[in-house]
Amino acid sequence: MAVTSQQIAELAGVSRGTVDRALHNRGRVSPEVAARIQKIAEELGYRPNSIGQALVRARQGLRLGAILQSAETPTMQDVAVGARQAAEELRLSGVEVEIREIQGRDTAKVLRQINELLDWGAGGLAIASNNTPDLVRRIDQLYQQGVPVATFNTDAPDSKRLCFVGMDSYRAGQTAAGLVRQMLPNGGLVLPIAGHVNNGAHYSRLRGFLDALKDAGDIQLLPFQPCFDRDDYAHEITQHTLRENPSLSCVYITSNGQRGVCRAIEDERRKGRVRVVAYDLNEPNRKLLQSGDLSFVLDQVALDQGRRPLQILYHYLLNGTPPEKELLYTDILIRTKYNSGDEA
Amino acid sequence: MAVTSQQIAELAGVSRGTVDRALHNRGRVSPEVAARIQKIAEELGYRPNSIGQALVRARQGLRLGAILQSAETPTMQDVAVGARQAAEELRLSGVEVEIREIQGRDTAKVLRQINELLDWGAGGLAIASNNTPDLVRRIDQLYQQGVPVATFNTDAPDSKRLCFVGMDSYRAGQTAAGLVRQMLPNGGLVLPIAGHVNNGAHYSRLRGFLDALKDAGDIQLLPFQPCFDRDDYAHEITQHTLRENPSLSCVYITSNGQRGVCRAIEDERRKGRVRVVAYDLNEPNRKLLQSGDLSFVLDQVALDQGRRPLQILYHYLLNGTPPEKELLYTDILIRTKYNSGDEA
DNA sequence: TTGAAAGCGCTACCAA
DNA sequence: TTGGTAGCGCTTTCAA
Repeated sequence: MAVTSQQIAELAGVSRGTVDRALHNRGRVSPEVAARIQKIAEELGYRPNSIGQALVRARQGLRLGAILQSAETPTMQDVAVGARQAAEELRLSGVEVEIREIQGRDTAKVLRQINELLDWGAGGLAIASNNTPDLVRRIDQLYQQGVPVATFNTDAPDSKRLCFVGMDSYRAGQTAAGLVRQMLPNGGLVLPIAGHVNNGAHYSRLRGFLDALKDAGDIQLLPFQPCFDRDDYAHEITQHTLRENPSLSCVYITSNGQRGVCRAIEDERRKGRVRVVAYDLNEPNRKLLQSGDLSFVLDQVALDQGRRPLQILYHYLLNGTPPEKELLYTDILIRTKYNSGDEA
Repeated sequence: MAVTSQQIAELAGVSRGTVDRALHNRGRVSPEVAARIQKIAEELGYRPNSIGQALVRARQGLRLGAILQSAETPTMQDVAVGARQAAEELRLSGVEVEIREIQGRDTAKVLRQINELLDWGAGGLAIASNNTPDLVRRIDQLYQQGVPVATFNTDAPDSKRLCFVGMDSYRAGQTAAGLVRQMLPNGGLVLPIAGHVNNGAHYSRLRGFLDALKDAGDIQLLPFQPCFDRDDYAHEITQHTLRENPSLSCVYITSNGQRGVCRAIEDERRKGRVRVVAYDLNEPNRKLLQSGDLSFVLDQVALDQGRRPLQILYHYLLNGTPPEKELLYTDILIRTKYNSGDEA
């Protein structure tokens, strides 16, 4: 059995309470005694038993809240799974976690959930955020109050949030560009499609892509088109482009709409000749990979995005340990027909 | 605060001890009383507090051992990190974990470590195994003794091990083939290189690759060559092949030796024209990706391979929960220049 | 500044 | 078949 605070107390000729105060710098202990205790602890390699700590902590009741927007999407459902995992793990440490799911993106609803979770007693919040002024202001307020906020999946970069856990969209765009270059060593014509022009993540996915292909002289880029996440728009854009440019060899789409793209390619009988690179490994995309309609899908590690923010808040609130970095980027996963099973 | 066994005891008009026995089917409880208790627990949604459980368990002292072979390799070092993570997590549940690292592959050393860990009191073992008869026999013995073994990274399929956590090598080979097809839509000549012919994992990586390219009429496969994990052999094989077959467009190597391959391609001034697909994202391979010598690296989630076996043993020994499947395959990660940073 | 003791929730043991 | 109780290691009162 490892060394306990009791043993240290006996060796130092003091009580456990004194040992506790000395080792955790809680004050109310004479410097000499504290020094003696710390020396003994050091020599014995004392490490507080985390179970004992958890037991006490459960009594104090640290509570954390998580707020998910767009909870209806497959990706956010995966994020939710990660959050529930974290909740389960933290339960072992005496922490309660409450998860709130919001349909769609709605700053007003987020603000309401923040209030509810605060009333419930949350000491920290993980939020799939927006960068909207109202939300940024609220996060800053929370920061003032000493309630740390970690954003995930979507960031609020203008706010005083503790950190962000999510995809590096620019880098993901570069990764997509790398794949396109591998597929088109002799060059070719490429059509980039974005979702909303003002969606920060989609825009970065586009920028990274364009920047990485800039110096690839043999690859020609058509002007990018917004499809507003809609399959019908994407279909029309793709069909029109195919008719205007029969030599098109690749479509890159940063958002939803990939089904419209694939359908247009089939309609024009160009399947297999025109490659498609899309985002997020959900059920529809799995099927499109299997059928060969999509060549590659870039995926984010959704599980981590739900899990890590809560873990980070816990460590921050308990030990004051801040996250290693402000921007914690999750891995960029490349999916093909062969590695998109769900065995992971 | 959540429901406690005490509360249930009061409602049922019995003692906590009785509640405990009833809810965990430990016997020595009359059927009627047990039923009443279970009903109340059900209604109140009782879930035993895992911290309390951990506190008691720490006293009983469940111990788990992990044995790593080839610990000197970068991949196994990552596996070791995962094992240490699990050790840390399990400490919260009152479990002690001891990790033993072995240089190279050596069944005799593994057998010795098994004995040492048993003497130390291990109730379950995670082993980066071989399928050698001696080791298989020992694992079967352990099974008889009630000491479960989970293999990881490398399996002992002939033994009565509880499960295996590692890469699906055949599938990884298929994945590599898929990448090659994307890179060579118009076909081309491909050279497969394996490590040792009798290494099960390397052989499966080869088979999956060959099988997936069988019906790709436009891609031509040269007979595969063994390089015995050596850069010099791989260099010679590649150089020779390049001279004999100037049209070579791709090399697939299932083992170490990738540096030799890349060097040969540079020596023959074919860099950029001949693509290389290799395995395992370690430091040298990261560099080769950055420099464009390698097009793709297939990576296994080494962290999981160290972590999950221990978690599985814990759940198995504690609750009798067996793993979901016997073969727990880790994700197959595709790495390129752009997504091989170490931010994950 | 220090000590003593309570108590977190659970399981194991002993006694009835 | 049951109940009672000790005790895991820690933190946090409350007293001294």
